[in-house]
Amino acid sequence: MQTDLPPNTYAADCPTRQILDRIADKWAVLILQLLADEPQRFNALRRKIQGLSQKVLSQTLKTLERDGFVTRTAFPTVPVTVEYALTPLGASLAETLTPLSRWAEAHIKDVEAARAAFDHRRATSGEGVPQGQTESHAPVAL
Amino acid sequence: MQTDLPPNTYAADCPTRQILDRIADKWAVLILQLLADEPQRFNALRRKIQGLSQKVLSQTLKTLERDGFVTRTAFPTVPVTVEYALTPLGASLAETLTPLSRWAEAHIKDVEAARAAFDHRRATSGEGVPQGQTESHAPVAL
DNA sequence: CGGGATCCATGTGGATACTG
DNA sequence: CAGTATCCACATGGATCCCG
Repeated sequence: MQTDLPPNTYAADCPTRQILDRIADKWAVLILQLLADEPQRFNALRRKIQGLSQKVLSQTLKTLERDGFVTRTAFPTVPVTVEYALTPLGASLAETLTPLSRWAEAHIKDVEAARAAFDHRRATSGEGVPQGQTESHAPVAL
Repeated sequence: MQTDLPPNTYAADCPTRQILDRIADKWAVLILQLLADEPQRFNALRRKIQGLSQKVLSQTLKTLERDGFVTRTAFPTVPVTVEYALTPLGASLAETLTPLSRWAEAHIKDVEAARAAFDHRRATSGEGVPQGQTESHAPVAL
């Protein structure tokens, strides 16, 4: 029994982490944002999201449905028609996700620059004492 | 060359998606939030985030450093001491991530309820005509 | 059209051991 | 302490075939 950390926890059993895990699904985020525009059919989503296989789309939609983020409505037409749409809960999540996309668009250049600089540093390895920023600070207590 | 979609794209080569992919790393999110509190040492992070192995932590920190979100500072003490901290860019991302955690905490109950309902529906399969919400709508054009 | 089932390649992540 | 390297098990995801 450690000093329990009540607020927001980083323990594996923390429910918040479960949600984060779901959000941490790159496909789920894209799907939610597409459905935020308008309800879509299975193959419509598949066609729009490049690199997403039918199997994974199917799986992802199922978990999104289970979590209460999307609804699945099947129309008994000749070739069956299925439409996926956001629930209010899903719409709420999608809205929360929007700033993230905005951030990504706004800062992609910074990230790419950082990557280039990092990779360059590694490529230019061979100098005498490559102490980039290794400060001579006071030793941290153990 | 298809009809290119300039605004926010769902193409695999879209840079925004690359960022989302990084964010879509459950460990990265947790690490960023912990570092937002204060700079931390390797094993401090490892100890706090339950279920995170040293290998994955190492990998994740490296990509976070490469993307310009965290800095790695090594102090040449006897047992080497390394401190990880957020860059301004990383801090900016962390702030953007905060509403997400808030949302997760606020809606975890809804999600759990949705899951329970969904699972119950599947377990209660056996009725005559289980057409829950299959509307008799007009057939969608092909 | 919208998937489920199957088979298989690969990536991801854990455990362990060893180094600076 | 802070990793890197290796080996290995399992989960993930693609490709394919088929059914309603």
